[in-house]
Amino acid sequence: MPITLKDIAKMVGVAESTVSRAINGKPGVGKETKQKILEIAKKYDFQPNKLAQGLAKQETHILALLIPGLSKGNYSSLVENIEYIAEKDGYQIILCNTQNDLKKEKKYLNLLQEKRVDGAVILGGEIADQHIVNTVLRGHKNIVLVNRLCEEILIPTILIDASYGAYLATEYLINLGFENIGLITAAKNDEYIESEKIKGYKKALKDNMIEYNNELIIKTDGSREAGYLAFTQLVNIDINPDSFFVTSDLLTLGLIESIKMGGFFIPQDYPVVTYGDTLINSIIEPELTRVVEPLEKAGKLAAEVLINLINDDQAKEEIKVLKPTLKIGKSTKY
Amino acid sequence: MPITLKDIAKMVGVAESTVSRAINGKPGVGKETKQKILEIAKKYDFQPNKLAQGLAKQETHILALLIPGLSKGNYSSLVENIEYIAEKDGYQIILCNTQNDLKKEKKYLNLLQEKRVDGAVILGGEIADQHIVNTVLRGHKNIVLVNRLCEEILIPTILIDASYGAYLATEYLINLGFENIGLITAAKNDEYIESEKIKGYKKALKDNMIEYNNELIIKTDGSREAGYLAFTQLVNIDINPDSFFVTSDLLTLGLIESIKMGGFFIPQDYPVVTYGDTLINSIIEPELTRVVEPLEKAGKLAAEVLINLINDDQAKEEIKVLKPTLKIGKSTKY
DNA sequence: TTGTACGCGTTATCAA
DNA sequence: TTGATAACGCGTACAA
Repeated sequence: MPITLKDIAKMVGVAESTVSRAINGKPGVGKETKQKILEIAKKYDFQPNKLAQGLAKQETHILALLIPGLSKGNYSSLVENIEYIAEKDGYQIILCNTQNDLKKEKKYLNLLQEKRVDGAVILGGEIADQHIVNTVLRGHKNIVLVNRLCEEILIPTILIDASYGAYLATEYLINLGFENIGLITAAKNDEYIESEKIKGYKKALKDNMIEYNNELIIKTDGSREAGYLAFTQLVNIDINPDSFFVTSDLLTLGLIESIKMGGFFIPQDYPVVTYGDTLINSIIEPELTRVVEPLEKAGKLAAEVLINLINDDQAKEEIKVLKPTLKIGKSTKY
Repeated sequence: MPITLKDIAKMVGVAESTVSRAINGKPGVGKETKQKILEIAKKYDFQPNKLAQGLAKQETHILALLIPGLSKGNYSSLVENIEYIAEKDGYQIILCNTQNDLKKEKKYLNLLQEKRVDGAVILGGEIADQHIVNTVLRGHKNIVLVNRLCEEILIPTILIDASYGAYLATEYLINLGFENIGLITAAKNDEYIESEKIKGYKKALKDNMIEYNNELIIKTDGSREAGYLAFTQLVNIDINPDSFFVTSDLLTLGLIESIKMGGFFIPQDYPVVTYGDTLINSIIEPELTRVVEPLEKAGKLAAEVLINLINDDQAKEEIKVLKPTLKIGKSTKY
């Protein structure tokens, strides 16, 4: 049983309030009494009870981090950076794995209402966000969205512009002289983000006055097998693709196996650009040209915005858009 | 500003304690009053303030999860399962990334003292554990270790028997008729775990009366490059290795590239067994024979043991050892 | 069945 | 510079 303010007060022979002031470095404590108090506090390794502190000050210094899943997706870098910034500013992170489950998301958002957390970061996810809106409407404004769009109401948001990333990739292939760019996307998984990528692809074509051909787009799930099959499908259509832009790592893995299996070479026969700086993308041979998302920055920004929101009632809500970049590898040019 | 017990009490015209009893389903409340109370509570969406609850009941229903890092290593499955079980039992998880930093580990362990958490799971990590011992000695017994050994004092621990895993791998190769098994280990990174694997390797040799040759063991860091180099090194020693057991995924990746680059085939020329069911290991061609660790089980067990420890003062401390299994792929036999 | 009163550990206000 | 006191929101032993 840890020592409390009251204990120290008794030992030194002063009032609890005096001890509190001394420990918190607040003015209004005599030099000698202060010294005595700090001495005893140190001796008995006093640690203020955060629960009581929270109750009195109406704050917990804990943030909720809602995320659809940890092992799948490349969120771990985001999570690490959010935790890093939060810890620096004296905040703890409660990990909330929603598994894209509406009930769980609801339950975790309740942490705000239960006064268990001071704010929440909501990462990705694809569920209807009516209950997010409800939560905000109930007066919990300390919410930041990352890679998730809420249309009903203005919530501070960090967005990584997937459409722009796809544009970069497509434009790069176009500039290399390719016109029939096969697009393989995991649209069946991540509807919003993937549709953004398709937008970027189309825009790049349009801006370069290349006719858009629906046959060149394959919407599938994000699996390796799907990537493998995609190649077979695409080489059997009228207009042969001369290059590929693939929007997920496993898809790319499958595609590349399929290309190699067909006896073709990368980039000589088929240049390939992929999306995301994931582990898989980073180890595929040849080293892939890929769209790199500023995940660390997004994570840090999310934490900063949220903490700012908590501490400053005047903080203005806004949507910040981060741009991906293109990392040139050996899969597009020789 | 959320509604409180007091508010409801006023609205219904009863005492706070009555409301408390009604909400918590405790006996001693008239049917009608109870109904009235629950009605109002629902209407105004009453959620008990967990801070106040915690202060009154001396518990937070929050657990600390100390982990050396998220993106590197394959802890995400462990983390997910711990969170899963915890959530089921009504516990929240505070994510504590120690980055193998003594100061941070200390700071996070303080959460116990601050009464911010009811218990802690400590995952891996390689720092001296004097402060863990100190924490326990201060009366915080609700600590569970996972894949980390504390020798000074008995702490409930979940261990995945890496030595046994290595034994399985080595024995399998031996049974296939191989004797000069090259061992490539990331001993420079993860000293304790890797030395366990070396133990298992040696034991398997001994049990099968195969002479142990020090030259066949390479201790390096866990990088892809190291794996690549390892092959070159090993084929240039007196006793040519006839097969490989590699203890980390990136190492294996490098080794396999090196083998293929040399014009050799797997498994025809060199059978390969790897350790861990990681993403990389699961996508390498040919599909690898590998040691699979029961990570989900370890995670669930850790959460269960900890929660049990919290709720039952009689809970006995013990060390549970989980055994890995061998998953036969196509990299060892044709 | 219901209400009173106190405790949990801290902060903050006001008076001394 | 200090201390007494209330307050934060809830749980609970005891009395009514």
